[in-house]
Order: sequence, then structure tokens, then C-alpha cells
Amino acid sequence: MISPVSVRKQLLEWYDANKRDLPWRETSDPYRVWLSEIMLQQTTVETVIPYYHKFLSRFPTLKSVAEASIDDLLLLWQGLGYYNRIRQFHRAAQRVANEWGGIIPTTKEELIRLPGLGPYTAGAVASIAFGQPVSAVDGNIIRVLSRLFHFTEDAFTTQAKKYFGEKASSLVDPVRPGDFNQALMDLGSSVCTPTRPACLLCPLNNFCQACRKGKPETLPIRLKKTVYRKEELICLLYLRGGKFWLRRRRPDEIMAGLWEFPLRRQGRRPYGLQLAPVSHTIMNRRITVHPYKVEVSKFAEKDDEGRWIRPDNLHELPLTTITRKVLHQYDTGWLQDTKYAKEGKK
DNA sequence: AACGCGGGGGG
DNA sequence: CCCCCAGCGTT
Repeated sequence: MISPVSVRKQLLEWYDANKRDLPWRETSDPYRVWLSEIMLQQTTVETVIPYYHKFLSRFPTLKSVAEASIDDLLLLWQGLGYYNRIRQFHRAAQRVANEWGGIIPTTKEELIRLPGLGPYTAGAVASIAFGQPVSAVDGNIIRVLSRLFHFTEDAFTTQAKKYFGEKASSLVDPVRPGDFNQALMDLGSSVCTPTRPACLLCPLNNFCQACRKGKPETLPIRLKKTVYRKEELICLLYLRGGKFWLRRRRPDEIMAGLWEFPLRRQGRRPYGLQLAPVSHTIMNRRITVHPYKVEVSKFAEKDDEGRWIRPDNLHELPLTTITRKVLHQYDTGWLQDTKYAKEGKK
């Protein structure tokens, strides 16, 4: 049997010696902890750090978020992905202002009722910012626990998540719950890694049943496989008088509210100059974008959602990542070089 | 329970 | 290049 008292002691000792220095660990401000946990959903630490600093310098308090416009918030979120996160965070900030008198609730049960906070994020904020002894099971912790308890079934079903939630709740340190949860996550990201876990360095290797049996890297098990599709799109750069044509993505589209160069599926190509493809992933679809430069008179009236935007104003609009990449290539002249290289090959 | 939602990175 | 990673809301 695994003794919670021993696990806590070993894990927290390891954490005190090996914890990562992360910006959101330098504060006890619940707003900052909350913001960081929203940004960290499905997103790596390295990606989040610059967004975290930029966001806080513009919106230092939850009140400033509640009073902000969604366009200003989207601008700081551009490139981070999962744009519904910032919409939900905006709504949650307004609800805290209106229903909680501006004070963030402190329990997991209350937090989970706010938009954008599920079992993980509510547990993380409650334990890290408010010292509540509750679990916060993310993907890293599923991996650690599936190995610790040698869980050989599919680890991503509803029942399995319930199992890990119960295990985590009984393990969590009642004195330092936030540190305990973050220690499990740090362990998962730096020692108990997906493909080559460093069991020799693991503070829990004495307890770990998968380590004892010898094949920890085979856990956790995921039975449902992702299906990948490939699409090719044409990205159109309509130019006239130093201005670009942009369209705003509708609320019902992915990346809603962001601006982009108009896209067309491959097929009937407009005549024009082929430039370089931009590779990009939208969830399980690999998108290759071929930017074109075309005569504006032929297409200008086609899309009444679009508007003429001065290049000077581009930086004030939340742009899709594809658009930012194409724009960067356009600004740096990289497209021109590529064009000649491609023509030379033919 | 299944699906939609981005972007980064490893092999 | 192909594939992996993984919280929350909606259906």
C-alpha cells in the first residue's frame, strides 16, 4: 500500500529543492494565479510566460479585465489559441464583480460554477491561491498517478478521471495543498515524462508500481486515437494603395473575432503570383496556406464582411496566427526570395 | 460519451 | 513530415 504521509513528505522535499521558477509562483494574488491557470490550459509554460507578462502589464487587476472590451482582451490573446478561454475569463471577471462584490470565491465548489473553470482549474486556484486541500488533476498528474498506481486501463475515460480524482484527493497534503499539486505537475513535466521517465531521479520511485514492474513509459494508456486530416487553403493578399483586405471571422467560426486575410479552399485559384506555403495546425487538421497576391479589382466586392484596413492599424487588430506569419513574411521580404527560388526550380 | 477548439514541439 | 499533447463547453 502507498502511504499518503510518506508520499507527501518525499514529494514536497523534492519540490522544495527542484521547483521551477515561474512568474505566477512569485505572487499570492489569486487573480494572477487564476489567469496563469487559464493560460496554461492546453498550453506549454514556455508559450505562456510572455503572454502572462504582457497581459498583466495591460490588465493588472481582475476589475480591469471585467471593465475591458473583448476586442482589447483578444488582442493580448492573439496567437495563444483556444480563444473561448479569454471570452469565458471576461464573463467570469464580470460575474465576480457583480455577484461577489469583486472578491474571488475561495472554494472549489464555488469556483467551478464560474465560466471557464472546470474540475482542474477550480482545484488549482482553490489549492494554490487559497490553500484549500483539494485535488487538481491535469494531464501531467494523470500520467504520474497512472504509473504510481499501475493503472492499466484507458486513463482518459470518465471513470478513470474519477478514479484519479479520488486518488489525488486522498494524497493531497492538507498543510501545503497548492505546493503538493504543483509538485505533482512539476514531477510530471520534468521527471515522470511521457516517453523517457527518469525514475532514478524520482522522489516517488520507492512507491511507484509501474517503475517497479519496469515499463513506466507504457502508461498512461489512451485507447482512442486522434484522426488527422490535411487541408490546403489559399490565402489571398488583396493589395491596393498600400492597404490590405482583411475579414473578421464570424462568431460561429473557429478563432471567432480574429482578423485574417481571406482564405479559400484549394481548387479554383485566382490568377496571381504564387508565394510560399505556410504550414499550420488547427487541432487535428494540418493546414498548408498558400499566399497569393492578386489584382484587387477582381475580388474587392466579393465579401461584405471584409473591410479595408491600413497596414499601420494591423497591430491593433487581433490577427490569426496564419495571418501573422504571412504578414511577417511579407514585411521581411521572405516571400519575394521564395518566389524566385520556386520559379527557378521549374 | 463524443466532439470542437490552436499552437508548439518531438521523433 | 507525421504525430503527440490535453481542460472546458457544447451537443
